[in-house]
Amino acid sequence: MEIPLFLYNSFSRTKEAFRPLDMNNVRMYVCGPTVYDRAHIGNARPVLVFDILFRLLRYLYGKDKVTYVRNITDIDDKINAKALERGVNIERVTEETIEWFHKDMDFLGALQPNYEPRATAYVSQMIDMVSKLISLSFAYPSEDGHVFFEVEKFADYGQLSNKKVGELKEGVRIENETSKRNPLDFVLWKPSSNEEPGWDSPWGRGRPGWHIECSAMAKDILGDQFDIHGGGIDLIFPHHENEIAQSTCSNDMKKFANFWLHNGFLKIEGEKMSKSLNNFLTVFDLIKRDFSGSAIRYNMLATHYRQPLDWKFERLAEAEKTLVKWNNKIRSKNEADLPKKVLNALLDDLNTPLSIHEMHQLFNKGKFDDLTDACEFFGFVAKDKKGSLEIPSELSENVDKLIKERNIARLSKNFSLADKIREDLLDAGIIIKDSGQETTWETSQNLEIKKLKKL
RNA sequence: GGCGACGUGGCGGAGUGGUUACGCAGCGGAUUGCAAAUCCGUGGACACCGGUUCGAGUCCGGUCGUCGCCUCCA
Repeated sequence: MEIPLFLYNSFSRTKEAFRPLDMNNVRMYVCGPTVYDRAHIGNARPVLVFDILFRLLRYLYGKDKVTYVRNITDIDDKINAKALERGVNIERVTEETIEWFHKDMDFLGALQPNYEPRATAYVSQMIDMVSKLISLSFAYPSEDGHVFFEVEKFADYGQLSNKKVGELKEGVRIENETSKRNPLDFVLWKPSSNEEPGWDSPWGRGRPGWHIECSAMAKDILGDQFDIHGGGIDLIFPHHENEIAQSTCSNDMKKFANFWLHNGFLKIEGEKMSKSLNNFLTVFDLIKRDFSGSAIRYNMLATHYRQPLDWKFERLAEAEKTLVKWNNKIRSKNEADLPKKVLNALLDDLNTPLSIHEMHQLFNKGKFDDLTDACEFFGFVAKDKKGSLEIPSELSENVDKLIKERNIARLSKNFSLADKIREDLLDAGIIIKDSGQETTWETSQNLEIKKLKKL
């Protein structure tokens, strides 16, 4: 049976029916992080978006029939700068950042990709690719140790980003580098100073340009051609455009990736996220503020992946509330069979907001078994359930004691005392729920141990 | 300047020609000592102006507005 999955292909700028090159090995490459700092929520968007696509492909084609590659860029001048600034060596920066990244993405419930190649492990493949591009005269070395890709040699340059070489030339800024034949030519290899990381190459000691790593790693792991290449929309130009140029020209002009998928950008409370505006939000910031990973996922997937997403804490709190409501009705289970309407929404270019709408419908109709399946698929089942924040047992006993006192007060109709106890507990971050004879309590996000101790 | 995206009810957010998205908030009710939680019910929208059509949020043209990329960036 044919699988009716439609995806918006940035290359053709239309929604297309997805057909894998090989049904038994569906291949996807997604541009991963440059590891020099904590992952911000903008980094988390592609991770979560393509996590859903990964899950969907596994669901449709089989768990062992999808290969997902997400690289780690650990050669970059921003990393060098960071190491210099902190006075530590480069590996220290990259290793630490990679560990943070893994922890943060695990917290968000993202499945691990099948491969997570690091640029530093693929330098020889990059050198091979650059050499080949030179031998085919798509690229040229300069006397000062650079190698450039000659954009005008690749007739299709600009197809992905819908740019014309002639127009690009007009808008190009003037650079000091005079060793380029054409200002649009981009760096494949650049020389390193003694302080900078470098590898021996036919062009002297140097390091790769940014774009070549993805081409080399994708080829090595996935082959010359594969199904899906993804990343943030800002990568279309020049990164992905240059990847296409390098890969196509070094792979006998074979088409590189069949589908190009790009997620939209992220704003914070209506403003562009930037360090200067001091609204730079990392995933770790959210963890520290005690938001759950599943709520962050929900919030991220409640907007279609191609739309711009305005990150608001109001929305995140709403997500948290919804998931608590759902999680009270669902039970965790292992094998999920997606409800039809939820699946259909995903098949139409990953319409996750519509899927979530369908999940609300399942809840409203009391179809909790189906809701469980959907939540399992989406990673919405709370592994880190609200209301179970650890508090010391003696404090917990104290809370129980206070509730007992309150219930005695209620029975003797001393409501002012009962309400006082409830309000004090609420102020300390303990929420009380009366249901029939029983009174239960849970911790809220505003839990304050200090205040609780004083009660 | 070039390329592109977007403008839906208080907020969020789907929907590419033919009853209704929906969630949150609001309002009314049930429940409660009063609340919280939960449940039931409910009003409210398609930036503006033209056009096509029996019929448009949905197609076409224009106006206004917001944003992104073109330089490192998810």
